Amino acid sequence: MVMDLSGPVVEVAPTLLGATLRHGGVAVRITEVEAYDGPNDPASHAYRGPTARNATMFGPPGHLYLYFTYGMHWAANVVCGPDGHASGALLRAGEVIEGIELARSRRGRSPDRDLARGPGRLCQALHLTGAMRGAYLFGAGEVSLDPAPDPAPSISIGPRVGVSAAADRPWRFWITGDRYVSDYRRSPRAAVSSAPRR
DNA sequence: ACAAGGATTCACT
DNA sequence: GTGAATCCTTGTA
Repeated sequence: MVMDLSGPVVEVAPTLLGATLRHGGVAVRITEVEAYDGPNDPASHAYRGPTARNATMFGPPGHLYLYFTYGMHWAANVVCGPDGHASGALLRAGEVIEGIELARSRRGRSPDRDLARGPGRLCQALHLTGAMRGAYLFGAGEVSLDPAPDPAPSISIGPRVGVSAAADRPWRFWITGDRYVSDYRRSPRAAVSSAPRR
């Protein structure tokens, strides 16, 4: 089944919650995402126009935008919005629901709860790297995305994590009360007295 | 050509 | 809670 991801990213991103992403023998149920809205979003990698790295985001929705950061971590986005509008949803956390032994072996010594809780961890558990850049999620390729089962999960909304620009925008979405949601500190520049918890 | 910083994670105190 | 690891991408000269 093909998900329609061509709408505005802030509307489409939450619909990814509860969906299942498969790659490399592991399946993850997505529990947390963040929206990045290209030209309208100073925190987006696509804010300043197309480059070699972000080219995938300028294409049609339903593809994977992968980037390498901090010299050691991959992070995965699902490209959203109409073709040409460079927006995407960062997959921030999930629960491993298939291939958990494989995920454990990739993640080293790590509690099961943390196998895919965090953008870098999620990619490591699924073995997503630059080799999968631009992969289409709804075809017959190695990576696939299945929509969330009915009924849709209850969703919570809050500010994004780790961004140094536009940190106040409530563009982070997670499944209310879910145990498999990241709990990282916010950007120090974005300190707010009442940081939402899960 | 060069310098700065990053949509993070982990070990250690 | 703090800091290191580590290299790619980007802006500026």
